[in-house]
Amino acid sequence: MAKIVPVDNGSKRDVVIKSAAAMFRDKGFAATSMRDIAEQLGVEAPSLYNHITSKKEILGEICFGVAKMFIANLKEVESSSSSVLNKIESIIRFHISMMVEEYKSVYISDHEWKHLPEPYLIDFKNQRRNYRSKLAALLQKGIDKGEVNPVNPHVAVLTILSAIGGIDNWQRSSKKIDRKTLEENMVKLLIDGLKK
Amino acid sequence: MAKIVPVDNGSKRDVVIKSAAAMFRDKGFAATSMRDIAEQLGVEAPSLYNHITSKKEILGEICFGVAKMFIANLKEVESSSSSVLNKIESIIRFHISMMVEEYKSVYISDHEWKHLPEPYLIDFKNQRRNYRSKLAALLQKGIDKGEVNPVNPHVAVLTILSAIGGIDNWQRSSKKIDRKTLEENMVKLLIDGLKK
DNA sequence: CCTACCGATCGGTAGG
DNA sequence: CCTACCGATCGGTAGG
Repeated sequence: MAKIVPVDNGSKRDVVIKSAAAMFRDKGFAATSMRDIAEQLGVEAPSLYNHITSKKEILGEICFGVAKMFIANLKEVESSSSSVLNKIESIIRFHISMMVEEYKSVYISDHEWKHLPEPYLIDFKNQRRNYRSKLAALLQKGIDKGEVNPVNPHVAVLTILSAIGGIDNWQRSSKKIDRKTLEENMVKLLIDGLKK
Repeated sequence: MAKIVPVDNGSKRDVVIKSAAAMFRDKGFAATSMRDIAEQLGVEAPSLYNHITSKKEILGEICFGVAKMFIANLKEVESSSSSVLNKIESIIRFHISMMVEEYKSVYISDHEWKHLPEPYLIDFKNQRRNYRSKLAALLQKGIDKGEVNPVNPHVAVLTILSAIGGIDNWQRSSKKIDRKTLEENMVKLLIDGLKK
């Protein structure tokens, strides 16, 4: 579970993880059996263990892989020279992109992390709390500079991240709204609000 | 599964459902066993079947019970004489209240409904889609009247409901922010946006 | 990559 | 409400 590999290097191991991710997202981690994953790949369940060591390891790869990407993006944005509001918008857009392009993995890291075994569970929760704290601090800076509406930064982080996480829901639907419309409207709503 | 009873009439059946809801929310529907629920109530698993007929029936009671409350609230708000923006704010506040007071059941109806068996699954998804369509229509009316920022109404519904659904996350945390702060700040953010 | 298989646990029933 | 129990399925191992 410790090893984090690139998402798409094409190894059989990654194929197994990608396939598992799709099923974990559709049926949930607990309701997906190793036999389900094997069947989708056209092999028998025991064969999967040549590539991974346990079902929970797959979950760990997915959750920590997603966390790593968000943390890396945040670091990059933090070191840029934009205004705070632009930094926040950039982070929002990155989250939206991730939810559009990698929604299966992101959904799992949003909702199925609770099935991680210790000590990975505590590690994941810490990374998550730390990430949100940094976002809240950034928002606070924006408030102090007068760029951001004075609002509780922790509530703002919760609101922003949850709103974006809901794109999973759009992915499940018939997708009549295109990606650009989704992104621009969600950004506008979060930045400018409902009221005209 | 068809019968919808008041949430708190104190019958043993409701105690079973409440207890199950708490565990479904913490561990997920699939990972919660009937023996888990029984143990929490101090009885043996087979005894539960004197009050319910299946594990899936419990899930149905929770999901449809929550749906019923939101639909009833929407009907009430729709028939009031407020401005559209006030109606929307009222619906937002109702969702927040539900997420604060009945977050276990609401979380399950938000995330565990996928484990409903047919024909309940299709029924639930239809109710959900219908509810969101009505909200989108209300938003469109607000836009037409010039009360609401011109924004794609379906994206707005997704954003609002998902943001509120994230309160579950706050419930899982140490809850250092009080309920009033949470509600007022989230409403402010959704109505007025991040930008000052 | 497979077959054969294990112990554990599952939802639920029978019968009282 | 209980004990006793069922067939199914689970994650995973042995051994090749």
